[in-house]
Amino acid sequence: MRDEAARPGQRADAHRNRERILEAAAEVVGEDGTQASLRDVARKAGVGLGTLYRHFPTRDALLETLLRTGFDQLTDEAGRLLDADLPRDRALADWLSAFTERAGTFQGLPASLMATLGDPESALHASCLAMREAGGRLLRAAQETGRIRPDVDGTDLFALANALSWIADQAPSIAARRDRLLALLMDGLAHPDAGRA
Amino acid sequence: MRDEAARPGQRADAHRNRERILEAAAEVVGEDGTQASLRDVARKAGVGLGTLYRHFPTRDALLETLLRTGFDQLTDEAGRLLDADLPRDRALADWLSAFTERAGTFQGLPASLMATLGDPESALHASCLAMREAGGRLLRAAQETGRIRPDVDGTDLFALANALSWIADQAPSIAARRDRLLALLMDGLAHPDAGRA
DNA sequence: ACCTGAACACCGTTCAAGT
DNA sequence: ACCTGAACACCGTTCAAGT
Repeated sequence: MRDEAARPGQRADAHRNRERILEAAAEVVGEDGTQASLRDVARKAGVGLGTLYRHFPTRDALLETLLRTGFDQLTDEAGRLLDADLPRDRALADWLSAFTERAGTFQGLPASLMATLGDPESALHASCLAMREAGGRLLRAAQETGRIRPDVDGTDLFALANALSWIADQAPSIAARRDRLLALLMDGLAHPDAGRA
Repeated sequence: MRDEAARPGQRADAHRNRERILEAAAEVVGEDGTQASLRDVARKAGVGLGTLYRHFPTRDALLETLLRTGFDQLTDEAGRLLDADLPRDRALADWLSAFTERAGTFQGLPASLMATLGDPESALHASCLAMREAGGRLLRAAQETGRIRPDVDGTDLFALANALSWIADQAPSIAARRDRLLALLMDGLAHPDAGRA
């Protein structure tokens, strides 16, 4: 599915190894989370440990390739919601729901996202920042309607969204309450003076 | 300060080692968080690794001794606030503030607290549950005044409090916004029909 | 070019040997 | 009764040796 075309000048075996590593990583990270053993990934890929490091010099580089498609979709989704014929606060709530759902796909992902935001050297930094900015634009649009409190910014929003994703991942009993906690968060974001049903 | 009295029948050197381990643990966990290396703790305590395990058979057993005093204070504080001459939602907000402050003392503590809640075998389980119940009682009292929404329970509250503590720990820039995010959380907890200033 | 796996410096946990 | 540290099975990361 991903990166099917070989890179120009890349040897066929190298390209195949790269694909194998990514497939194995999807499995292992899916089971053990973003802190999964890289040795396990190499083993499952049937590849030497050095080969894994050659293709992905850091853990974040591997995660970035694994996650970029999903991140880009979320960034695009924010743009679509911004242009959609939808109440602005509704659009914001929809995006937060999509974000927390995706951030919950891998255990440990919210922590990785927050860590990466503070580390410009991380391979995940750029796409993570793009997501925060996209969410920030949705937030500001909603604030302009007066239905969302003006004293929060994109950093707050991204932090809260990750906090919600994190807590849902800590216990199944909490995961079942995710939507309700998200609604509670939206109420907290609502402007004090805005009328509520 | 802690456990100064020797236990009956305990050898003097054993008691001294236990104290040394706890002092070292306070330092090391303070620096590296709840996932700190136990080897580091033993080294700093000037004690063999087996001695550490003899006194504290699990990581949670060590953390429990390190944290119990603080946990008990929070549980007691909830009782005091329940009896205080204070608006119920004010009392709840005060307790949440105290909780998040303490949960932020050690990096990784919110995750340990949530994990421990789902593991009855953990040495931290009982005192953690007691804290959640104490917070739950404060919550119900506030709900009875009609100023706090009725569709949340102690589990929600504890989860949200830990989520807030967690996110504040992920970046210094977020830690600086903790009080504002707590206020936002309180707004989310407020009853939709309750008048707000 | 690329791959491999040994090597190094760490973990957590257990347990035989000491006092 | 208690303490010690070697032993075992793991990590992440690097790099000499191979093809």
